[in-house]
Amino acid sequence: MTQSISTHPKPDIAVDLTILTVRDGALCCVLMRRDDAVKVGGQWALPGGFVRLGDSLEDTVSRVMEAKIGIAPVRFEQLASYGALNRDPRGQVISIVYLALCPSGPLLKELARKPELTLATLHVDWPGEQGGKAHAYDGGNALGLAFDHADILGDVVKRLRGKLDYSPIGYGFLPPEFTLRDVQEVHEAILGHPLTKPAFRRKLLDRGMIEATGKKETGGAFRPAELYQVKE
Amino acid sequence: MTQSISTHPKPDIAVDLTILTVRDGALCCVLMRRDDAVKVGGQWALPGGFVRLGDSLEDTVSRVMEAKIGIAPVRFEQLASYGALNRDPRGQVISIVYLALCPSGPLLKELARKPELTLATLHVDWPGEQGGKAHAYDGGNALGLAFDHADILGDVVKRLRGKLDYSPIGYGFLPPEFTLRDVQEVHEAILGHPLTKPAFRRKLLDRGMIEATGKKETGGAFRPAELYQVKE
DNA sequence: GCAATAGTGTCTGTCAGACAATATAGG
DNA sequence: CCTATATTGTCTGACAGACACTATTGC
Repeated sequence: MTQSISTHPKPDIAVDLTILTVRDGALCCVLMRRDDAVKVGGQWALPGGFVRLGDSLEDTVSRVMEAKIGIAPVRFEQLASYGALNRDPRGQVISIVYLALCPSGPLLKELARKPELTLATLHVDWPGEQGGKAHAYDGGNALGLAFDHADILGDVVKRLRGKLDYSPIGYGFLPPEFTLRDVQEVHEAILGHPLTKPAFRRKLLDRGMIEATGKKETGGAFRPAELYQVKE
Repeated sequence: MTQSISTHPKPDIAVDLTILTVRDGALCCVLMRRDDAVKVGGQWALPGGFVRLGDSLEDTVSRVMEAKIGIAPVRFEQLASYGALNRDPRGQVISIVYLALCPSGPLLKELARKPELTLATLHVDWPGEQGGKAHAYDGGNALGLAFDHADILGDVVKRLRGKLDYSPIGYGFLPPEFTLRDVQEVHEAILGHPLTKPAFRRKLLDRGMIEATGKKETGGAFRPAELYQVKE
């Protein structure tokens, strides 16, 4: 039987999702419009939900993903927990934030059907891994973020930048087969600055995480690039 | 007024502390003997406590630190949250784990007064940042760890190894003034392999995070080393 | 052949590891 | 002077960035 140990009043515990993709060379995140903007400090927020007794954290991630976005769970990883007392004006909520990495194709298709969701472009003021808040834009318009979600999205960008070099995290934004240019676009979107092609190619191949498929991309007007895939 | 939003039954939320130090060239962690070893799967566990309504995560860290160890809060940082359904056989508990970094001197003094606490040496099977469980020893004896605390301690070592190079995390184990050899000992303990002195010196000074004080260590039989401190 | 992009070769500066040499304290 | 440690100097190999070059495709 699933039960809790303590019977004292306790804070609520929630999972918030940063569903990320790279669209047109820009890092983007799914945000949800809220009706209670005045109460929670902004009109847009990360999709999330309470952790119920009997559900693990990963169960909750899957449930929120299916219920609010309507797509099957993708690769996700835990970012951090946020527990400041005043972060939610309605009461004490501890949020455990997850990153979910998606190729933009299937995600855009699903978002077109959900008017309450938008895919916001993320921008940060700071270089490298210094850290700070992030800002969300839709077209040219800044979106007001609820709770501490601007801080959370800043931490997301910081984490992505930090792990990009030595982990396969960048491939989460790509379909199973991709060109090296695709990977470079993802890295440039996350890092926020351009990279030189030959150095990037070599670094990527030296890491040994990807391998050539032998196939080539189709549909381009010029020389087609080779398709690669993540090993194993 | 501090309150919770949802009134449904919910999991317990706890904070667990990995209070770390480097003693005699080995990475060590404070563990607490448990009377309910049969129930929770092992005799030794990380000190921890439930997050109460009205306390932030940091408040809870400070409270647990004071109550169970008896020393003032030191530099700590969040590691991750653990929420598997069966991690605590008594009920569903989500633990948010923090690292607390201490110089060994004051910590050893305090531990001498608390028979229920021990300072266990940590060992891992895996090289670099591969990850996996950690094992705890007291003298030559392996200690049985409760809950998922062996996994947590493995993640702790992985995190320390990952952040050692580009963050001031190593200095948390040292008093305000220290020699470069002291820093090297800390790094060797965390990484689990020896380093070459001249390269280590230069890397450290090039990072620009520490500065010479002009003072020299005393009490040694041979040439005294210069004392350094963290900038700012 | 032309345009545009894919992919390669080469140079160079930075930096970490290895090792040797010098400096300085107590005895 | 001797010992043991601190500190500095030099060499070298790995590697990332910059840039120029070659290759391949559609038109």
